[in-house]
Amino acid sequence: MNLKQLSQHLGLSQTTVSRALNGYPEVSEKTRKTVREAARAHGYSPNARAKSLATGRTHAIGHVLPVSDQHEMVNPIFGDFIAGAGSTYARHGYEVVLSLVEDSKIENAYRTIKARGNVDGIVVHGPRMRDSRIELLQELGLPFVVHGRASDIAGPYSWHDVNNTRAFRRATAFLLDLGHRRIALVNGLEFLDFAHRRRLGYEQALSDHGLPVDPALMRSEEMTEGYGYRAAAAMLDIPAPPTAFLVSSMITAIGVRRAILERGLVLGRDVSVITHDDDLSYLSNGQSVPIFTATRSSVRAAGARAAELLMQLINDPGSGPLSELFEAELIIGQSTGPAPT
Amino acid sequence: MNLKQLSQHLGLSQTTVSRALNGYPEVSEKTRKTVREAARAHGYSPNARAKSLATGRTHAIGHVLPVSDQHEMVNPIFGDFIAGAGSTYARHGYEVVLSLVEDSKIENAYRTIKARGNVDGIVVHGPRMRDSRIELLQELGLPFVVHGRASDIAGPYSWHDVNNTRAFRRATAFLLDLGHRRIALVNGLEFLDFAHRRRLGYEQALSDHGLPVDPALMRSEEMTEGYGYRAAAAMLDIPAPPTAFLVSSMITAIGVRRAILERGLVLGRDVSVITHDDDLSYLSNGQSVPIFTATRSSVRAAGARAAELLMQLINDPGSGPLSELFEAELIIGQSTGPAPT
DNA sequence: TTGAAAGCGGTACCAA
DNA sequence: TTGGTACCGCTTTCAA
Repeated sequence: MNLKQLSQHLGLSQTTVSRALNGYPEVSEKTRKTVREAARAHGYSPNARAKSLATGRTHAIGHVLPVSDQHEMVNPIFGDFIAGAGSTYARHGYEVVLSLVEDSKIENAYRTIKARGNVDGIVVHGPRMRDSRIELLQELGLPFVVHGRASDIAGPYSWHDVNNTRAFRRATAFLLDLGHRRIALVNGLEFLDFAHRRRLGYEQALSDHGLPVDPALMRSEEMTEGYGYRAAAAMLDIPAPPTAFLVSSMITAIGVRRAILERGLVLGRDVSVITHDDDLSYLSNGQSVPIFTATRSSVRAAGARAAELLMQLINDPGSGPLSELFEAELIIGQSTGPAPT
Repeated sequence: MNLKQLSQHLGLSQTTVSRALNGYPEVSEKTRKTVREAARAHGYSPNARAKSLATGRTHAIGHVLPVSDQHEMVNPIFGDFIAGAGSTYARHGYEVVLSLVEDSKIENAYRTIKARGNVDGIVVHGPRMRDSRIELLQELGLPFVVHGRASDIAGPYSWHDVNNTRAFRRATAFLLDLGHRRIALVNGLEFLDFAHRRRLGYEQALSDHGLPVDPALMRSEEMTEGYGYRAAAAMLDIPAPPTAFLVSSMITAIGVRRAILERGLVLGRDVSVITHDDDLSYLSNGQSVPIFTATRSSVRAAGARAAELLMQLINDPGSGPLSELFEAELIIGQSTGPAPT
């Protein structure tokens, strides 16, 4: 059932029916009531494509995920982020359009998205340290919010980010307080902005304690299980192996733990492991089980918040740019026992 | 730049330009070349909404995720599934439209999706054991593929599923072979079809070995970390606690491990844990580290395959219904030592 | 308070 | 091989 059929059925014009349904004031209450009831009875909903063609607004938000042929993994937190954003959009009558775009075609992809005109705005995922997408989007005049930040952009733009630097600084400091002196960082790809900031926090904590940064204890790759395993295995086999691992993702931590167990070492006794996720962390005295950010629910909240920022930007372009920095919660148990030597 | 502007710029009709760009044979090669070059030079891409309004095809696929206010978690495998599906769609020029729909409004949501007409087909997520959505979609005539199955549907429909029953039967049998006799099942919500099938496999393996099914060793809830913790804690505190846990999700397994460690028990020595995920499993002799399905990459592959099925269904409606059952890989280490008593 | 008609940006039929 | 035109389903201006 479309508008024409509905209006014929009612003996009214398309115009009147459209106005009645969209809450225009010049329709009599009686007419509006009749129209509303008929619409419900016939299960009428307006054709979204036609509506957007007529209004110029699509009521859709694009989420663009860069994928690369070299490391084509999707960030595991994406599911939670989009869940948070999705429910928020749904409440406001917006839809989500997902685009997985190959890294090399990303520039063209944004131009195409703009030209095809099927979204009102965009959420940029996986920002790089130097990210040309942001300037491109500004140039195109397509409203956008970045999930994360890009370190090389000087001017203002809209973003929503977790304080990765501070989170890793605190986690590293915590391990130092436990007595650890050789702390390994198993990080994600550091051309990704979040991973770069995490390393910064790690290095800051070491400097705060007057400790040198040891490249032999630092790794940076795509966050797979296999990478965690290989990185931890290699570092555990050097003459002075780390007594603690700070791991950027739950999946990678699985590999790290595998390497530890394989060597007959006991998690939380011989080696501490802290993960930046909902995952268990294992501390040196084995008595407590701290959980280190970011939790799944906090990622959902971030998605919801980013969605809100973008919708505001779309509906009131003058209000931008909008940005927010979330402090990740660091949930720490009571354990402060000494580190292994 | 739109079609009208481009055609005026070229001194041709919209018709000819459209035909040249869409590969119609009646255009001279010379004209086609000119048009193509001009289109590229001006960065022209057709407006998706206008195109779909004219053709009746949207080149978009809807993924509908049920969310509920009681348990509003999104299945963690969704990210990988949609990544696999998304790249496949992208290769074929399709887009993904995501809808998060509240459980109670799901029926209406499908009707609305059909009426609004902004997708050519749908992927149904999170099928229930008794799921009215399938019959509704059949009635609406909207092409669809179910990720999973619904046990109560007799007639044929299109689906793509992992063999959950067999996976859990094998895993349970494996634990039984190791000598375990008290094996706990920490399952997801069993009105979800996949969780129901997992329990079936678990029970089958017990029956195969002539063992009774003990309700005291079975739990079924939403797969959070907290649930895993509470379930394992409670079961470990009964007079004859389980010596092994079979856990439905990585997140839940984190909680299970936390409860185990908190009681001073050693994973893989005192208690075995097998997870249905990429996660580590801990076996009784602690010597090996088997990993139990489904891996992230297999979930991606499943998403890709489901996407292919749906696109075929859309482009050749006569070819359905299409269904496929994936056998999950069970990666097992060498360890077959005895279970704790 | 209601309706006629133009237009959003394409496609596709029919005629030339 | 090319162009004119109706049409997809809706909104919105203008007139009644």
